[in-house]
Amino acid sequence: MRLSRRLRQHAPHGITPSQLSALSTLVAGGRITLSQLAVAERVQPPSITRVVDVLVTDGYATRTQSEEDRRVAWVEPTTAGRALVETVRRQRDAYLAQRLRTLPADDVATLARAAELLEQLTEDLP
Amino acid sequence: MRLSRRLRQHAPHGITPSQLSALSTLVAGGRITLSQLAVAERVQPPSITRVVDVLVTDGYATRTQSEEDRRVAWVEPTTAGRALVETVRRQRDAYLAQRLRTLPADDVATLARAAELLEQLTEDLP
DNA sequence: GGTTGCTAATTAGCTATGCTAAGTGTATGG
DNA sequence: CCATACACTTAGCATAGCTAATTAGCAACC
Repeated sequence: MRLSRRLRQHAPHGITPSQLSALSTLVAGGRITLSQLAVAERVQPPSITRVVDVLVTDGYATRTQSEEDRRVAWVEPTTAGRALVETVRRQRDAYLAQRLRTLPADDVATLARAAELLEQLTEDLP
Repeated sequence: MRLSRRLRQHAPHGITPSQLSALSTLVAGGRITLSQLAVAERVQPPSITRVVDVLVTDGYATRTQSEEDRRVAWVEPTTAGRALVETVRRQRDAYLAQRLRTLPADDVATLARAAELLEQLTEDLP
């Protein structure tokens, strides 16, 4: 809890953490359905509906009804959306680099390896 | 965001993550003031007031007005509060142990070291 | 070919958790 | 003794999640 609060304090302006997370997934994945996005974000469908609403309103993504199955909605990042993710990533890299510069190289390596391990652990159930 | 959502899904029943975090701090620290608790939890005073309200209502903590300075409120965990933290810690240990059992020992060591490093990094400003 | 059931997404409304601004009561220093 | 500072609370707002119920479209089965 304390760590996540600290990280949130460095959130970028103009976009909330949830929106940025969803947008990043979009940019990484290209065109995906709302359901797929909900699964990727580990969130229930109503939650992703609301997040995508904002992204579309703000011009960072588009929502298109599927041709084959008209229940399905495709979501896709716009150019502005891709640019925003890129910008934020650059800023975050700069911030992280500044913090990590104070650490010895092997500590940085430890953190990198730990990030991989956590990613793996959270992917498997339960 | 995704990692914190995943972790929240394993939250214990009957107490929310914020409440548990505050209660753990209480159990670790013994009797502290509301202000101190707010600082420890990296939260503004109004937020901690509300969390402590719930803890007191649920019988996990007591709030006592200070004798020396009547502006100050001391908060202290009850026996039930200490027991709850202990129970949750046990469950969490069991869950973590189960997950970590699948990893080689040096990976576990990496995670332990990374936890230390992150703790340190988040303690310093900004 | 119509009912029946499943699926995708949305709507409605709730909870939790943070915040700022303003209010209340208590200490304290000039 | 009064003004200022301090600890906490109250009030109200925003974000972000959830479940339950609804709408709309697809599929499948007599």
